Amino acid sequence: MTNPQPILEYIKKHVDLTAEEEEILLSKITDRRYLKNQYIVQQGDICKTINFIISGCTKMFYVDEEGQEHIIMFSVEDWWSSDLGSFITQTPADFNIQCLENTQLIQFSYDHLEILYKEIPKLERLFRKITERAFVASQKRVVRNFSLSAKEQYLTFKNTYPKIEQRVPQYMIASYLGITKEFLSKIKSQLIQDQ
Amino acid sequence: MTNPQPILEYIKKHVDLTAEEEEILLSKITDRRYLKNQYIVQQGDICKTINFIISGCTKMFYVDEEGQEHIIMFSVEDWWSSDLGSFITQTPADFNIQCLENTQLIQFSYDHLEILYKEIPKLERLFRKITERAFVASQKRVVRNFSLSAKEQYLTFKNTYPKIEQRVPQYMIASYLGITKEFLSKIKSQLIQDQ
DNA sequence: AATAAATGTTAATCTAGTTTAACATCATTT
DNA sequence: AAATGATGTTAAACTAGATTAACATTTATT
Repeated sequence: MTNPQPILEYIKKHVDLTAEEEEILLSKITDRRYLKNQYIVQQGDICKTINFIISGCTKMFYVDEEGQEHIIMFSVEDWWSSDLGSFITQTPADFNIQCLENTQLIQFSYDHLEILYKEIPKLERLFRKITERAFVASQKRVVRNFSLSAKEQYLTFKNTYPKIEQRVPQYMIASYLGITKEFLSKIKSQLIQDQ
Repeated sequence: MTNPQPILEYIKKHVDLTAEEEEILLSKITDRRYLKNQYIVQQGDICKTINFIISGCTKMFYVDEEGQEHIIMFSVEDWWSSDLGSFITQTPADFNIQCLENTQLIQFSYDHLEILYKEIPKLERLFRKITERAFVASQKRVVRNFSLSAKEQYLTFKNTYPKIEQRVPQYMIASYLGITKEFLSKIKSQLIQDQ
């Protein structure tokens, strides 16, 4: 393990760990580096790990029957990045996760996480809270899809994730928003004219 | 408590409870009946309970600035029905939950649930799993919004929740799908002609 | 520096779904 | 049984966003 500090800090913000528990935890996680464009999970594979990003950036996306790519989420430092549906049921993934930059991860494998839940039960609480927040975020996204125009959704994205906008090409942001790159381009030129 | 059996059965499907734990649990939950059209939570209130439906049917929705109602989910027997975002943060709710039929609930109040987590830690695991599944369902809904036409979304809804379709007026299904009632009507008449 | 590959823009045409408005049917109350 | 309110249908006119296609700019590679 080269650099477990960020994950320990993240976890300690939510639960207190004894020195012994910390040691158990470190023995069950893996440090992993991926290069830009490498896949962490591929559609159809079983997602074997939950991934915490130490540095870098990923996109989670799926490819529809027409070969069209749809981005579900971006993840950066201190975020999680997994196909949770595949992970919790250990069935084939609906999504791909690919690195947009060189990326360093901490990985919790399915089996090791089950052991950790047994040995450090308060981790159940941690992951319950993480999942609760993820659920709420996803539900908010459903709401945005419902009630905001593409322009409003773009502005919301810009405000909510200003750093991601600068790290990611515009056509991927369009894909995340569920619009075409041409239409996002039009929205941006409208916004420039408006002001 | 008139009828705690369904919630006990539900919980016991996921975790084993000792007789003592069962008693603690029962002492911390509340049985509550609502009439058709009554609100369980209102937008702006703090959602004080997580609700498990024994019988009946609810809709969760919000009203946008134009006064337009948008249904986020329906819930029926053996499902949960809460504004989880408001509940976990104990801040004002984004959503209303209203009964579409006379509805009987088991309610877990925020404070009682925290006590239950302390006294029966394995409930953390249960609620972690419940939330994981809710998250995956919500993410699937985002995907459907992205890649399916209104007609395909309607057919998916019909297949996934055949019972709900029969219990709920069509204009509410249109709202759930994010389309107008007029357009759903058109889709239905197209489907009849197609076959 | 030259070329190729990736990313971004503009504009014309098209379409899925909205809006409006009038009417039809069904259920509930008196 | 009549009347009221809730739910559902049809059709014409409209709009947000998609599609297509050609071109512009930036970045990476030789």
